Amino acid sequence: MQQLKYSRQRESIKNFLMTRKDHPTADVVYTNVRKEYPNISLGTVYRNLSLLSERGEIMKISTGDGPDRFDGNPLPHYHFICKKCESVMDLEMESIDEINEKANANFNGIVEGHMAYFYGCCENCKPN
Amino acid sequence: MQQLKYSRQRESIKNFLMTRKDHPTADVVYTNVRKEYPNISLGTVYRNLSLLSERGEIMKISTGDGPDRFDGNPLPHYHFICKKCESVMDLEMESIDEINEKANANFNGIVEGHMAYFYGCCENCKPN
DNA sequence: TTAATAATAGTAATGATTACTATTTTATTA
DNA sequence: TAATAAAATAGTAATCATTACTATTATTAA
Repeated sequence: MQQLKYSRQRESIKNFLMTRKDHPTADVVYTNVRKEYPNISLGTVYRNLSLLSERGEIMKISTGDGPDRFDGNPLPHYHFICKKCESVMDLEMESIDEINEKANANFNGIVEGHMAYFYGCCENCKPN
Repeated sequence: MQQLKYSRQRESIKNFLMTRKDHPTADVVYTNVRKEYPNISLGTVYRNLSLLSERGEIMKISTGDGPDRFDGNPLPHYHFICKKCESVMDLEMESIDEINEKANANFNGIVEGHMAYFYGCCENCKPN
């Protein structure tokens, strides 16, 4: 890995992400960081989001539908995606790491981990 | 949902998918179905793959990295993605549906299901 | 058989993301 | 502090996967 140099733009991107609980897309990060750095380019946003998630400082969430989203909290946790409003939110739940062992049981390779998210209907979209 | 009309192209796409265990991309489906229908267009392949997966006849696999893949077997099962060779393979494992309850436990919305895949090193890429 | 409508081929457009490059910032060292 | 090296940037172009558009063709129902 090449050595890292400080950049104000990267710091601003990370700070912005940490203020948000809604896991914004790169584009939303871009429009917001532009308030502080009007000349920042979308490429810089993407490059830094990739860089930060590779280094484990933020988390990238691929929903399999629509653009990637980013979470300023890199600690392991799961996400819920509402099928109606498409919002993405954090779940507080006990560990499900035992599913790795289940996956490994009849498998000849090596299962190192998993990717998972949950979907359904969020509180706001729920009919009363 | 609008009414469905038979098409030879759709049948060929589905037949091709059922002969494969490697979960090909739309592009791979395209190049193969073209052997039978040289004039088929990529748009037709995409449209039918979407249509078939919406109707539950095939399964769409979003890897969050690279193009989507398709599985001719629509019955619920999980996939493993090799981080080295990027191949996608089926896993035979016991149910992990209990994770839905775990996700629901402290959640105010309604968890209807989950999406999950496993990753690591496949048998072929494993150092001996 | 005709009429309706769904599906197609071919092409253009879109959206998200990455690549390129000349310039500017940051960090190191004389 | 000034000079240098290296990394990051802005701005733009390019790429990739996928979807949209439209005139024509195929399928199905009457």
